[in-house]
Amino acid sequence: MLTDRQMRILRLIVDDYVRSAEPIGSRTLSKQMALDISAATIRNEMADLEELGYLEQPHTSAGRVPSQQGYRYYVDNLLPEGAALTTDDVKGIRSLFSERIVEMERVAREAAVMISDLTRYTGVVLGPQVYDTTLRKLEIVPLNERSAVVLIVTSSGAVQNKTVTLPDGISPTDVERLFSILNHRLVGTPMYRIRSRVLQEITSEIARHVEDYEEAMKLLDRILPALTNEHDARVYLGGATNMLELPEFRDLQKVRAVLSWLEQPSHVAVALRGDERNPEHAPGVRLKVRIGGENSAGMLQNCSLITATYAVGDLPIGVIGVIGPTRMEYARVIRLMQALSDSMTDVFSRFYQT
Amino acid sequence: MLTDRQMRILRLIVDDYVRSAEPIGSRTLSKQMALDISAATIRNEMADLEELGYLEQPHTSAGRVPSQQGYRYYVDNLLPEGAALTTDDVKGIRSLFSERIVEMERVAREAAVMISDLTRYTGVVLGPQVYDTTLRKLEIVPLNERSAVVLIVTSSGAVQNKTVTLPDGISPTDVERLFSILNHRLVGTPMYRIRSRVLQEITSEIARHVEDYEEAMKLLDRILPALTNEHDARVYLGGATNMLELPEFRDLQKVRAVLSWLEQPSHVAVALRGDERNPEHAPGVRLKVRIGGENSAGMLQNCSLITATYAVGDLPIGVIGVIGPTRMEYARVIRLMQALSDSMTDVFSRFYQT
DNA sequence: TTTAGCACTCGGCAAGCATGAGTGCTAACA
DNA sequence: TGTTAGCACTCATGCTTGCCGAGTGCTAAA
Repeated sequence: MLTDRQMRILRLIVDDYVRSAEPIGSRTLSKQMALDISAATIRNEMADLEELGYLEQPHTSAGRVPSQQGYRYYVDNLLPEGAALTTDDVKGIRSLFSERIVEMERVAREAAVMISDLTRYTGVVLGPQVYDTTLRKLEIVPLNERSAVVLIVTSSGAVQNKTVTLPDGISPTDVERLFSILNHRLVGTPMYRIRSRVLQEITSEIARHVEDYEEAMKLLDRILPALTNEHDARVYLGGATNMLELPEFRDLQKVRAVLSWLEQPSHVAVALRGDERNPEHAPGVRLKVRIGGENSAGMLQNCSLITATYAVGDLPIGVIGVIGPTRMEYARVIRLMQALSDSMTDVFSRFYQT
Repeated sequence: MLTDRQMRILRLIVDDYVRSAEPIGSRTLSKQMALDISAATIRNEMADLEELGYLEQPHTSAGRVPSQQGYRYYVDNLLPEGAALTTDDVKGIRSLFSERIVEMERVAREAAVMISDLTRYTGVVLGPQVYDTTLRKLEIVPLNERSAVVLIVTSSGAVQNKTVTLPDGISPTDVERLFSILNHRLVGTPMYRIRSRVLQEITSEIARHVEDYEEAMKLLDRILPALTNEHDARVYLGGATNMLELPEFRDLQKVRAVLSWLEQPSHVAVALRGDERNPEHAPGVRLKVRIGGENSAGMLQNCSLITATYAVGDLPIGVIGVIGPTRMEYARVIRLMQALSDSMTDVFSRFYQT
């Protein structure tokens, strides 16, 4: 248990270090500290805090720097409570939804850029992905004799399109019939059940209604993956180069490690989703702060990741996040993410909830 | 006019510098040079080449480095002719099209990554954009009482979707009628003519057939931008972090400049499209090499950009490109881009040409 | 418990120095 | 006239050295 004074000192060190990125010495601290304690006393307290694991020294005779545990304590216990968002921040968030056309995908993409603009860190968004949406409409639009576009619309308003080659022998009427059957039988089916329903119930019906069963099944085979493929994770980045401005990444090696990690959407997706089986992922927890080594991704040892889910109604459909140095403006960023995720949830729920 | 020997020397310098990234001295060159000329002679030739503007010295008493003009001469006159692509390269290109489902958008995205993998530079692709495609299908799928998804399919197989808010008072029947009219009258119309046709010819027909003209027009107003908006340029990047491996970008400032330039799709799109009014953009010219300062973008002063268009039939629909240092493996990259653009054109033409 | 004083530590920076690759010039050579 | 060898000179690079200053831990006094 930390004493009151230790908490005050820890908070000051974190705040100062976040601002300056330089180790804080006892002397400096004693000067700028409101309450008057001498440098020597602070030295003693600092030594204690270090022993407890909240601070560390880059090397002897440098100032102290918060340790991972120190940041954790700060986030859990020392965050300044009040202090709402600035009006600029609020304006930024509002501007995301100013248009008449609210398209999830686009909001997600722009949210990433907005996060990076407002925080000067890297914004990261996992596009909306609705696991138990249902099929709303299935459509095929022929392009020429050999190919066609298949459109899949889900109840959440997500649209997928796939270009397919038509089997050589198939007749337009059969294509039409096939899709009419599929629509008739599958609309309203949850996406994840489509594959089994097709295989179990629908093939026989197809056999009854189309002329050339062989060819129809060939076509079905080609569109089935598109239908059941969970929409691959779309990851949107914003301001990845902001990393380059940070003093902790003055080293080219580190920059490269982080940037090429960011370049792989699958990496980012995994990090954003987090371990969903994790106890910390209790239901109702929307916001997560993972500091340094708490991240499973090795590349993020020196980074903190703050994520928040956004939802339609009660159903989380995606994740927004910020990647920055462990030396992050936690208070502000947390509030920002909270506000943004709330806004997105709000708007999406209004538009898409059935 | 360069003498034969000068050309040989220039070629050797470029080749060597591309490999080593270090200024070439006369001594080094005379050793590795097949034909036996002494260092002193080479020094004289180099001095001449420098005077002519093909070489430059980073500082007195360093070796020589090709100048922009030197690279230009190399690309125009000294490219080794034969030397086909390696089998690995060919395999890479093939793998792009291995799947049954050939979706332009996806091929474009993956092409960017592939270019970067094969070249170790940065791959850059401008997604397919077909200016004089025609409308193939217009569809609206309601999501709930308040919103719907509008699908737009063009003759090239590109699909756009926009989520719209339905005007409050509109009846489902009116929506259906509106779309039936639009489809009936607009399918087959070139995209760029849609706006004018709607305004000139179709509003009157709508007035005749729907019950609530006011509301129908409100809805039409909302979808019209989506229809006529030229599909905004989609830019795909691959291997942007490859830049970090290059010795010319050991300086953080330069890295930042280039990477944040790359982060702005609009910048990249402009560079890729190039000045289409440029004399160099003669019809039939598919491949362009822009070296250093030949790029209009200031950020690319130290870079070379090699672009090639891909097409459906004779109609160019997009651009692939490589951004690398001026010290680029021109021969290989040029062949690669040529091969890739040919393949893409080939496959797309087979699938999408009407 | 707090404070002042003191010796000690260590990173960072600048100056000085040696090294070596490379040049231009001149003079001799084929 | 073109080619080569030799020589003095230049300059980036890397290493060593020494100094500075911020900061610490410890001890002794308040």
